[in-house]
Amino acid sequence: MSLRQTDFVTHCKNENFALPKSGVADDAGSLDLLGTLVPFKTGSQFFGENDEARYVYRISTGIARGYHITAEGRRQIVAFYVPGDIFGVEYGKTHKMHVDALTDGRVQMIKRAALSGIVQADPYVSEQLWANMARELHRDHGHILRLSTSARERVAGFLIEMSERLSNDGTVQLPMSRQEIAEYLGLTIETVSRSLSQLKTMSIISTSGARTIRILDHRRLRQIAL
Amino acid sequence: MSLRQTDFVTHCKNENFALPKSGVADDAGSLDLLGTLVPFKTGSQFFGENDEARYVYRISTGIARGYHITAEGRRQIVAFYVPGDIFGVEYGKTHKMHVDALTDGRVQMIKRAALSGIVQADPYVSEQLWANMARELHRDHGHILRLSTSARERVAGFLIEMSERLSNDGTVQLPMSRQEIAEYLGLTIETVSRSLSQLKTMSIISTSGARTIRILDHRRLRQIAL
DNA sequence: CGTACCATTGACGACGGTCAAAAAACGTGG
DNA sequence: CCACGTTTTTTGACCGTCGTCAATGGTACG
Repeated sequence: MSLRQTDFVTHCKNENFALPKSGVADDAGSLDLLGTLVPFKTGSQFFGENDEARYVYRISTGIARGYHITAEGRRQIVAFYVPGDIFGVEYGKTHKMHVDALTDGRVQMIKRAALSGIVQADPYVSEQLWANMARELHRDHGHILRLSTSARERVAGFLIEMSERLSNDGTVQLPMSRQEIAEYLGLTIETVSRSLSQLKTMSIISTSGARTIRILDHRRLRQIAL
Repeated sequence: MSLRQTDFVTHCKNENFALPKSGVADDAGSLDLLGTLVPFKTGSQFFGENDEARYVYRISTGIARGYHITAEGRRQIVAFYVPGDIFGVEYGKTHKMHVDALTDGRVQMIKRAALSGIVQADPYVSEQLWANMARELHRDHGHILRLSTSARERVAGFLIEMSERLSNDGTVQLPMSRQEIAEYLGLTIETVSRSLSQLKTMSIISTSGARTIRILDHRRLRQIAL
């Protein structure tokens, strides 16, 4: 249970996080153009619980995970963030969860204080932000649905979600370990492993190394995931 | 598995859903003043999956439930909405879930088309809406955490959540049946019942009728919920 | 090539789902 | 207000799934 402790701030403290120009997006009205693009490394932390919520983040490249630590010390991953995803929007002064990087990548950082101004100035950006929040809410609901099914259904659903979110062809390069899958699905690594083995036996998937998974039978996998 | 089928629209089709005056909140800048206050009855449906998303709703009085129906026909309740809660914000043209009423009550209905204008005109309202979305996201995370714990922990956590959200003193008047609690917690009614019985045996709660629950030992209940 | 970490497989037990029945709560009409 | 019937909740017995503990096998990296 040793958390990676590299602090994200150490990677980018010399950067200028201010918005380009006057703090308002140009008339292209795209989220792509907002904020500064900051590189990050595997294991670096974007923020932790109770940290002051100064920025909103949008992944440009790479993968991150968002998680909570329970009172007993169990870690529950609530979301994996892939390029295009936004995280760090809060309702209070502080962040309510931890987010750190699973891979190297780059992230847009938008000052929270500037956000309301941007939203007012640009309805299109506002729309995109709203949509993103609603989409995340919907994904969480999918996660909730998945968490009240059997282990095999969860793993099958997980594979489908990952293949949709970060695969081009039928092969998925998982950026996370079995431990992290287990923490996301509310299972143990043994059960995750067993479920994957079952899917292999059924010829629904095949693997080359633990992290490269090929989906052989999308139809049956979807049938199991329900 | 008989869903209540009363259509919300039948209750209010003669109402005027337009915003007061010019569609912009007055300078008090409060969500309370937006939209029309519409009464609803137990079992009436606000909207279903795939319905066109025309309004955003804010509960004034009463309780609602939001849920999904899985491919196999299982119903998963993802949220209970209490006074002050907002629901119906979407990222596409249609709603992604069902919401209907557990009790009689009243709801503010705000035209979706008018929302972006309101948000632009009034930063305070904008702020409130953002905060509400973020809060719901955070509640969903709590739900996700809860769904990967034991049955007794889930039920204990549920009681705490409900007592916080809709109780004044130590007594909780549950607006939902065991079936609905089970669908929320991803358990069966038998397991919910057994868990409640255990808590009674431990003198942590007491009941008078199935829906009136008194929390005798908040400390120990919280300890179990973790 | 060796070592350390990660993943897989096995054995076993506890927790929660299923099926079934009893008990309690609730609504209705006398 | 009480008696009745229906629905909801509780309790019981049994079994399957998943968590736990342990050992083996595989992979990546020095």
